[in-house]
Amino acid sequence: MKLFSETAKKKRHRSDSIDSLANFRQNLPVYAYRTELLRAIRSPKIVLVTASTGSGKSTQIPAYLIDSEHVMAVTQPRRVAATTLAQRVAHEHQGIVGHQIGYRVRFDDCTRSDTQLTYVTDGMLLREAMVDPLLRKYSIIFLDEAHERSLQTDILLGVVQRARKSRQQSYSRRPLQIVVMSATLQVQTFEDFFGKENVVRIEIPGRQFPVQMLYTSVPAEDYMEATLATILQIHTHEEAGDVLVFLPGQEEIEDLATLLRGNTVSQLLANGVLICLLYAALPPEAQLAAFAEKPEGCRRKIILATNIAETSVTLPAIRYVVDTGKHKLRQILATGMDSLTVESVSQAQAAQRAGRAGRIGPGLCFRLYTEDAFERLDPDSLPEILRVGLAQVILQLKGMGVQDPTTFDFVTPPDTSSLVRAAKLLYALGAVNDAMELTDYGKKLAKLPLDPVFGHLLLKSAEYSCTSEMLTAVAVLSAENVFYRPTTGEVIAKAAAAHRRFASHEGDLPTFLNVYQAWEREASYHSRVLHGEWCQRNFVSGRSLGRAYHVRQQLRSTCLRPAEKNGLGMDVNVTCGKDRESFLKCAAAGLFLQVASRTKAETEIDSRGNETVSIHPTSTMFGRHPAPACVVFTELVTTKKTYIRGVTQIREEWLHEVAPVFYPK
DNA sequence: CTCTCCCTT
Repeated sequence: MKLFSETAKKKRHRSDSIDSLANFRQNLPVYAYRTELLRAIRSPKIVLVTASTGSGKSTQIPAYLIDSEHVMAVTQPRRVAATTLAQRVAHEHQGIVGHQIGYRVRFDDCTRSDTQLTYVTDGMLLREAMVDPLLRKYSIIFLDEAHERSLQTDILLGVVQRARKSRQQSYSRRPLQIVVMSATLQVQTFEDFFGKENVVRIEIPGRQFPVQMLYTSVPAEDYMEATLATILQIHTHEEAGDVLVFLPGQEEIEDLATLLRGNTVSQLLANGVLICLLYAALPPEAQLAAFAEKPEGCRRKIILATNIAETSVTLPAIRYVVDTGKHKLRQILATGMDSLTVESVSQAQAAQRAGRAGRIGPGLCFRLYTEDAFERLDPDSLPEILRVGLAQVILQLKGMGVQDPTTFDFVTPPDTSSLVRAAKLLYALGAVNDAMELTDYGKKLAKLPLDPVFGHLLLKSAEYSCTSEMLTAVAVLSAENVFYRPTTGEVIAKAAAAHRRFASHEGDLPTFLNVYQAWEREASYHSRVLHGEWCQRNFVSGRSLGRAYHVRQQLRSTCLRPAEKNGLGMDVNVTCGKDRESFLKCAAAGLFLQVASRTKAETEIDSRGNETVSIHPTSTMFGRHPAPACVVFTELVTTKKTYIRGVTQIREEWLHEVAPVFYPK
């Protein structure tokens, strides 16, 4: 099978030689726009900078204003971007990161009181806005990667706009300048948001090598088969160069890897081909191969990746991209149900994927769909704010003094039904009163960097004397992917056996406690290296548990800090010890809105909306006969079936005791 | 009989 009749136009551009640092900076596309940029930033108008990859916008533009009177923040959607950009800019200015130029991300503050330019995550700046909604510390805020339309960036756009207007109204205050940096496609959205008369647009060309697009002539019926055929075609007909393949998820990646390593195919590929896998849940040591130099004798690397390779990580030396045009998308449906399904990507996303082939030289992108199909794709991806539950966002906004979220200036306003659903949840938790005003309890919840339901679970622990245990449970829940589950090979059984040793018959929350406590014991007895071995042997993610550890420390300190110092003044060491019933009752009290009970079929479970759901196969409660009579769960999501995850057994009669308003009688 | 990715003083 050969899907692509056209082959590469054999033309090679010479890549740039390495310049000195000063030359390097002056040769960046953005340098030619220096004067224009500075004039725009000093003007009273908001600046919209559009530039694609390789222009140097994120490192250079803020740095042009270093040594001025300005105090600046540059926001990034991802932690790694914030930290590495700060390090690079500090280096380019012969400085040490954390002095004049620094970064601030969760768990890691690398700034001083006199830091002039701080790279931050958008979430971090949002937290700062909860303390000071006018963001008085800053005179310029750069919102980078705004075209990604992440939830946090979108909210921040409204928050900085609000701060700017409010500071304009008072002459005594320093004005706030806003610079939005985005890829070209979304610029109209931002111009509409701020108003055409209020903005200056500056367009900077990127510096990317050309990428030639190839489409299939007929629609590929099976994208797995099409992917396999295309990889073989590239390997046999195209010259040297690494291949990056975009697939929807772990399952497809591992299946394809098995096919590629299979006898027939590996003979076709011949020797010297290295298959690398790349998805977020893959252990770091298994991810390394994708980033490392090719080993001796290896002629071509084929990387099978999820959309992690779209924006989150940069892979060196990619010359060929194979795009299935598919990704997994999580979204809330009109019914309020969460779904996670394979969907087509947008044109903007397809362009981003193709661009990964043009970083070192001219590239080729094999799209496993017709050009016609491409034209029919949505131009832009759906902004995250339209796809997720908004309870936490509404809580944050109320914490900033936005009483009525419908009056908030959203870049794209969410549906009223979505706002209503979030408001109902906050009301049920007691975070807002009948007038939809934040209650004292709501103010407490807003202090916790957690989903309000998990915050509620944690705060309830004081009543059930299990705060130490709940701190651990919500920390592990926030970390995700604690158990590593390979999907192919003989390790499946090994992993399952290892996981079984942590399993509690009471359900997933107690199981999380078991694995965290075992890991922590190991950490105090052994060196880091042994600790890593312990994780590998038990198929648990050291990375996730490490994250859970940091989250737990942070939550613990917020809970411990007295109320007058913006904390919650709780006794964080209170523990239920061997008394599991207190812990399970607390789970019931915290998750009282997420209850399911056994139906007559005895294998399936009926959730509160009288809808039949199944226990997710990753749950320790999966496959129990008979199914538990009554459970609470942390997550409800539809894939091929509707599943509940984070399942914990409770007694139905507890419900009246723990949530009498909702379970009268 | 199986979840894409990211983030929070």
